Amino acid sequence: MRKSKPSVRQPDNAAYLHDRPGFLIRRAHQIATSVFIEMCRDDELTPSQYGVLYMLRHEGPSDQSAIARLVGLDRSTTGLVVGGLAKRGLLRKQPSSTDRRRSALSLTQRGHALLTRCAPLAEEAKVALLAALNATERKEFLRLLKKFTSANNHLSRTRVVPRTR
Amino acid sequence: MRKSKPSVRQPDNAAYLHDRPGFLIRRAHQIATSVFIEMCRDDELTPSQYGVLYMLRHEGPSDQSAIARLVGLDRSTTGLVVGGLAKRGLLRKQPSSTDRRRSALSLTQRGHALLTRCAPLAEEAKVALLAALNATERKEFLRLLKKFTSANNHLSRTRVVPRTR
DNA sequence: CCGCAATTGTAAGACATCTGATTATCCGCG
DNA sequence: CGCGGATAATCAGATGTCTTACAATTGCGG
Repeated sequence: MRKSKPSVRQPDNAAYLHDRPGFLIRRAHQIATSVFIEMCRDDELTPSQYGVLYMLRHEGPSDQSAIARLVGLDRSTTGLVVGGLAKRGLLRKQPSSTDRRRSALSLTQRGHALLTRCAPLAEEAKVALLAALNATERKEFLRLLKKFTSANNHLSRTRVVPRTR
Repeated sequence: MRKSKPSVRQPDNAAYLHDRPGFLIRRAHQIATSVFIEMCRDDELTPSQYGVLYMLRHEGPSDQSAIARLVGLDRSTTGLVVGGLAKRGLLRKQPSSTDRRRSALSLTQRGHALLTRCAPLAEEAKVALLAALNATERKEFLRLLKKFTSANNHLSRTRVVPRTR
């Protein structure tokens, strides 16, 4: 009899690539990003920028590292995003008085207003994305995504840290 | 009685952002990318590069646009990825003889070998990613991701087109 | 109190991604 | 046959993202 040990047999077809989790997640990411950017087109706000502003409002004045950990970005990326937002006058970036390594970030009036204006749009984006799934699937999809990201948090170079309390 | 119409009430807390599909998908993407790159560290292969090589093997010699549609990348990105792979000698890029607008892409020996070498690693990456979910969840997760990406394919600027047959 | 490790921010370099503009071709219709 | 619309590739420019390296600072243990 043939030594049929298929072990790690992978079929060589397009569908196979299209079924891989990595591929599907990349596609999902392209889609989610497109929808968000389209929704906030008038304010030219990207998901990362929204995340930073959102966390800044939630946390109150913070430094970049703290925000980075909450949003799940590394320090460099956060620096770029924050820089852009500061240049647009959506947040203030001042050297901290207590620790000169840190920058003290805080929302400006405009930043706060923009965030308020975009919250419903972000909500619409969410609804649009999930429209393809029924109520049960939506719930399960989010649950599994959450489980996936939580359980694999440590596999990402930049982890999300819920706030060093 | 109060006119309690919460309409689009959003709570202002970190957990809320962390529960948004867009955020979770971005995190999932960061994770999946990290794991893949880590797995293929020795060959310095990224997910996109793997996708291009994989589809090229599956489709046989093609032009960039065809590969782009299969992998779900726009033409510019594909051009960059293909350029890098060509520079590394993993694929050949020649002007097409029948249509001089096109580039004729084909795998080289080295490209083929590398693909074969990395297939099991990609498999390991997949297993590592899904290890956090049990068998039922894994299946459901992939099903929902697939449904999500298929149904929302048109919302992405660059769609995946299964092959113009 | 002092030096070294840890922390913060930034710069430089790289890839992934998209958009929009440009160039070269091809192809079908008149 | 020839022109105009479609298609292929590339370029320029932007953001997101990560890594590594570096400068300034802080803070702790001896």
